[in-house]
Amino acid sequence: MRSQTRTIERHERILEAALDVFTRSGFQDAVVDDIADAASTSKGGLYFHFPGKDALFLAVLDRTAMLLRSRLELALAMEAEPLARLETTLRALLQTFGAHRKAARLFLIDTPGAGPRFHRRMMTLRAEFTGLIVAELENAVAAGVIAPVDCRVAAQVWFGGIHEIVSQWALAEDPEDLLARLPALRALLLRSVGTAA
Amino acid sequence: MRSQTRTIERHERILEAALDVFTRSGFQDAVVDDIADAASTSKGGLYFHFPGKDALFLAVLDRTAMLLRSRLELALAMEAEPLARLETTLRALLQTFGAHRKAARLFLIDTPGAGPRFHRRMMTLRAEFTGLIVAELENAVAAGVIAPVDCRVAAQVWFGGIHEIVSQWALAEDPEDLLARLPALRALLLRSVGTAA
Amino acid sequence: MRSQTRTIERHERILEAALDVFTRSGFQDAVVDDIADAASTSKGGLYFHFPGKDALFLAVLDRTAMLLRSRLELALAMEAEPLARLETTLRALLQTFGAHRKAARLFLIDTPGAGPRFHRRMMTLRAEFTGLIVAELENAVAAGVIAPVDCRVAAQVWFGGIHEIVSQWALAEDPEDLLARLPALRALLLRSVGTAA
Amino acid sequence: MRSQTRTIERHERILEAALDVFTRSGFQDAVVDDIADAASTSKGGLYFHFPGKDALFLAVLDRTAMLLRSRLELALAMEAEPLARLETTLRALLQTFGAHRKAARLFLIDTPGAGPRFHRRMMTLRAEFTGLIVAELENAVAAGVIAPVDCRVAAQVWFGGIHEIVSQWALAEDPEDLLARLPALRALLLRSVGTAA
DNA sequence: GATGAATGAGCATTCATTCAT
DNA sequence: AATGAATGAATGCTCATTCAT
Repeated sequence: MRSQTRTIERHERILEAALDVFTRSGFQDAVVDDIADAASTSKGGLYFHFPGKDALFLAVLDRTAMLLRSRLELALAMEAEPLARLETTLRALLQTFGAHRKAARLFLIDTPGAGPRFHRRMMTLRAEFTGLIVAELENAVAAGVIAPVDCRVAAQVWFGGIHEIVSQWALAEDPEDLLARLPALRALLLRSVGTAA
Repeated sequence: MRSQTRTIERHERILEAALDVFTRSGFQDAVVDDIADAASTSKGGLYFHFPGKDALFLAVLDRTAMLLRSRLELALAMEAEPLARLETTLRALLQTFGAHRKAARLFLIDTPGAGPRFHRRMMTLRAEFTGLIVAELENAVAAGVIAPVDCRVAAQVWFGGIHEIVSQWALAEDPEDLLARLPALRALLLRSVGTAA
Repeated sequence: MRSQTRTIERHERILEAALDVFTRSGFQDAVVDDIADAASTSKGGLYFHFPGKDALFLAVLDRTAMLLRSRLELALAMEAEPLARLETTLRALLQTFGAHRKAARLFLIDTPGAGPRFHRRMMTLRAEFTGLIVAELENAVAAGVIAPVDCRVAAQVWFGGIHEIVSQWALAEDPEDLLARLPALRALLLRSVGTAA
Repeated sequence: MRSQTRTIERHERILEAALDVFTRSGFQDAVVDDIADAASTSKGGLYFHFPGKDALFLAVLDRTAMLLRSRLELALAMEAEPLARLETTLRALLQTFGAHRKAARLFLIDTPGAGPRFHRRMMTLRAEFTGLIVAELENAVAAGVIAPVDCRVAAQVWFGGIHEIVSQWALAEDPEDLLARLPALRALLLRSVGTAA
């Protein structure tokens, strides 16, 4: 009941604090004590909720992936047109990352650097999102609205392009609006699969 | 001198060992002792050649960038045709990374994860290579062989696409030949800037 | 009352669980959580019944001593003959330890290792049991059935001999019956005080 | 050369300090920092010489066993007579422990309490010393100077008796001379194997 | 009486860096 | 130039104990 709620709140607060500290310092330089402080709890309290620093990082990572996933699903729910779905996927990714700079840093920058023992999970998550793009591309190919490209490679290029643009923005000292890059990026990517924007 | 030679050899051996250990364990988990061992020297010897772990990492990074740079220059030296130069740039990058998997890991995966204090240098290096692509793209636009695209964004997409493909390959357990991806990638990227391959 | 009963049961269950965990892990490595789990209660519940880990250990120790004491009293109740009482003491100790391996471990092995702050209590308990043996020996000396030995030292040798034999058995991976050692031990100890077995 | 010597000295100083701290606080309550301080070195220095607290404890234990062993060998070197060897064994043990109270505490009291993961080594060491006694007893039996007893059990009784007497002395607040117990103990133990002292 | 979330002092261990030899 | 012993600050994690519910 009440305690349920409080436990979940605490859980959530720790994840929030961890996202903050991890993206500020990187995984290795992030200190568990700092995360606990940022979550207004004690180190012991943190370890009650998460078995260790690694697990905490993975939990934050999964939570970030979940956020991204749900945003994408929400945005795509209203689109049926293959080309529109492709454009929506692109816009939704930029919008979501643009609204969650820390999530972007965690997902795109900190996770590779967290060390080899996180690579597998990172690969899995990337494969998941690349897979979404692959599906949309195949969809569009089947509908004949784009050229019959190698969807796997195309999706990697799309993801890579987004990755690079978002990364630069996430690391910039004084970042402008990420969505400002959308038109040029959309033109490039759509043209890359044989459609004039 | 003889000692000159020996010093340079030692210097080189340490860099080689560092590349090895850094890419195997990531920057943070790499232990200076291990690097010294791998270089068949002592910790003290290592510290004679490099002021510290950070500087050593940057030295390896610069050495890797130098390798990449020289390979690109070599490959481009023989090309005059704007479109050919673009294709060559692409092929040379895949070839070089394909022949130096550890360099690829270091450059694309380990450096972001090395921590925020390396981000600036990483940004600089990436800007350099993106800049090369920008130059080639502007060259091609000026020659009228590709569409008048936003070369900055286009270069980021090119770099991002390459980054993603090489990263996946560099992290794969059982990687096939990286150059196998070249045709599809070239088709995508050239089409993205308005040229049919 | 019903609750009375339940409380006592819980109390008992905790002591039983504590004996188990203490003898499995040693005092220091035994974790209060594990004891609570083994007793099918919560940590808070355990702390309702016992003020702390130290007190719990002492309670288990006292309970074990009590067991030993009562078994000895029971066995000796039927014996009047000094020599028979000595033999009975010996047999009763081996029988009791043999039937309660965990008690043996706790009493003879874990308690010394529980740390200096338990030494006093340990000494007291050992003195008590050595005292029982002293009494029987003096009894026998007075009756003239054994030689006029230094009963204090003799009791220590008796206790030490039993201690060693029981310890080895308690720590053995695959222990045989402890009583198998009785004849040889009895012969030795009786002869040590001047009586042919 | 010089550094060899200094390294060995440091090594030795750490072992000495560890013996001190372990016997003062018990294994678990002994703090590595304290040992380092007591050895006038740093924690890091300690860890350069020993891989961990466990290993350090075992090293101290082995060193103590070595001391005991060499004292016994020395004392027995001059004795040929089976009975004299038995008596010498007994006296040497009491003398050595009497002169090294900390060694006695470590060997007889702290080691059992150091936790189950040390039990095996402890058993091995005890078996070694019991084995020495067994050999002497068998020797004496063969020579016909003591009764044909079960030498294994007899040795355990001897070791146990010594153990008990030394333990009491090692734990006493104000211990008298351990050798004062020798005559009574010798009488008891010799009589236990069928010889009048 | 019981629960289990929370606390926080305590601790073993790591490791980049220094420096006497 | 090179060695490796020594340093000590830093940090992840444990766990006995408390207490609001």
